Amino acid sequence: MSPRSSAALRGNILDSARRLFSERGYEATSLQDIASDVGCSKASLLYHFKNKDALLIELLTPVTRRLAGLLDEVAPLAGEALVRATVSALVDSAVEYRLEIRLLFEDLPRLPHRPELNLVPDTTERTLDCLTGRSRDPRARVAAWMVLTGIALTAGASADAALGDDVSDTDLRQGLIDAALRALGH
Amino acid sequence: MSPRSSAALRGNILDSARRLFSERGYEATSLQDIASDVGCSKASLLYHFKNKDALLIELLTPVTRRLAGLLDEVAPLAGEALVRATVSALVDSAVEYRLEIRLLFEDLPRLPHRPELNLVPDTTERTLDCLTGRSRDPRARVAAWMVLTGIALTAGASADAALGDDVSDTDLRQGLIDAALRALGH
DNA sequence: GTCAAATCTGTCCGATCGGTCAGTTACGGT
DNA sequence: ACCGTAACTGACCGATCGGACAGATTTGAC
Repeated sequence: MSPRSSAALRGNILDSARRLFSERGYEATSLQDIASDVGCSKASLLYHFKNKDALLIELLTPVTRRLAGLLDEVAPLAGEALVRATVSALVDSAVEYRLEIRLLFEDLPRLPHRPELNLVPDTTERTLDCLTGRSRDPRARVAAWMVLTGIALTAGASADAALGDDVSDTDLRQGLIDAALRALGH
Repeated sequence: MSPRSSAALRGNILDSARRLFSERGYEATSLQDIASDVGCSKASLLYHFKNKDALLIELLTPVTRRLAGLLDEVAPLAGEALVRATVSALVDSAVEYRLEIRLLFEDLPRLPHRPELNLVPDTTERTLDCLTGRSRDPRARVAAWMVLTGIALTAGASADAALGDDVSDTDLRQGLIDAALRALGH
């Protein structure tokens, strides 16, 4: 067998897992699917990652850290400045981490409780607060939820061209920011 | 065994399947899960529905018909009237069919091709057209996609109280309509 | 009551799931 | 050349998957 460097194979596994998880869903993707895609054995895959969950967690950690950092950055702001900064940073994160965002919003909530990723619901709650400008009005929260999920899913959908391949990243980014700010009343 | 009427059991199976599919995802829900929830055997379940796919299709047919009908109703309209009517009807459908909408937008696109449900992508495309007021501008399409997925996911999330249980259906409905219209520039 | 049809279930099937493990191969330091 | 260790794999495990099927049970028409 052609031996690659350990780090390279690890990276290839993560790339395949990210793509397949995002396309078919976490539960619907088997370890064998990933191994076949990467060109190694399932046992080799489990040599680099102790189980399937570890693979998912390693994929999601960067984006959850980024989202948490985002919240810290906008924390001192208030009013319209808060909303604008949150939307802008959120869209940037969503476009950069399209595939992972999809896992975060579509797969994770439907998985049986994962104690290692409990930061997510709290992050979601704090993000909603920022999007409403710290309002507690129910309809403002509904609007914020629509914006949040809409951004996440639209960025995710753009990955597999469901949106149409004529949409550039610039249009995606600016279209999302503008629509989100309008939806939130700015 | 306590024999219920055939129609009643069929209905109970559909109810359980709708709830479990929506909560855990279609692939992650087994026929045994549904049978246990309903209180019958897996074999009995397969007596009423020829396979797992048939269950999903029967759950989705009403909402896809409704969405198709919605499009026919607004077809003669144009401009702002078109957008307003589409958003209003879309939100109503999403709130009424919360659970099914979730399957439609989260599970179906990630399933291997289902020829029986090919009407869906076309319906999505036509809905996007209505939401943009028949515009082909890429950023308008992005906004429409954000609104469409946002409405679907927000209505779906409200089913398992992820949004917070203090949001009434009225707030949900009106909050979605207002936010969507603002996002679309009205 | 009788009997055919409808309803229901226990049991089995092959496939695949995530995961383990013993053993093989290749690599780097000495 | 040698050897410890890291990298890798085939074979296997118990569990569970969607589904098939023969037979038991219940029902309704007569």
